[in-house]
Amino acid sequence: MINHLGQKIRDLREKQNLLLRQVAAQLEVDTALMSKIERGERNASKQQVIDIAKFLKADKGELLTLWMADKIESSLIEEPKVAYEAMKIANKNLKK
Amino acid sequence: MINHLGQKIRDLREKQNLLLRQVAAQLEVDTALMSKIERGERNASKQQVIDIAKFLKADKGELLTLWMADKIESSLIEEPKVAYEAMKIANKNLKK
DNA sequence: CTACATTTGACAAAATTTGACAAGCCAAAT
DNA sequence: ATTTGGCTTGTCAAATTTTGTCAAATGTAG
Repeated sequence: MINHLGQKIRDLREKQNLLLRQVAAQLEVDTALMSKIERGERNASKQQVIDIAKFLKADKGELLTLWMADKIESSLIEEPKVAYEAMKIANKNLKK
Repeated sequence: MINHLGQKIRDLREKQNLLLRQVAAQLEVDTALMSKIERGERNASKQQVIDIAKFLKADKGELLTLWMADKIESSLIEEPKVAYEAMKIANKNLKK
């Protein structure tokens, strides 16, 4: 399963030469948890995403988008056909 | 929030002149719970959806699709733009 | 080897979900 | 006016899932 948000965070963090520990400190969580979030083993809370965006000077909307995409994708646990149809329905209701 | 699956179930049930109690009995759950499922106050489990489809002679794939659409929609809790972008990303990855 | 960063697995605490039960509501029949 | 039948609602305990921490393991560069 793809992990949009985590990969993006890791990217941003490494480009800025920051340690997991440093980001974790900002969120006031354990380094281990931060590691899990980046690798997609755990989900970040919405507030955590916002805090990360701020600390890494990233666009909040963009990170929240990736975060939500991860959520959506994790609910597509069925056969392709069903998932595709379900997306169509959800998408349709979104436009209103 | 829309409740695709529950509405469909209620539709099917009423068209067949069945009581909540009767459907509930098949699933071996309380009538109250069945009522909640139809009104979207509670989620059905995948197995329950399958059992309902069988008992109501409905297409299993169709009900599972609605069930999944409900799931997807319940993860869209953000501002429209974010939700829309997130859907685009999820959809893109679905096609592969 | 040492020092530091990251990952892993096990765990308790916290939060959420699940289904049952009992009481309530409402319309129709008596 | 009361009863009956179907559905809804609120609350509860049990079960399950999620969250974050800790300690140990692994990786990595000097």
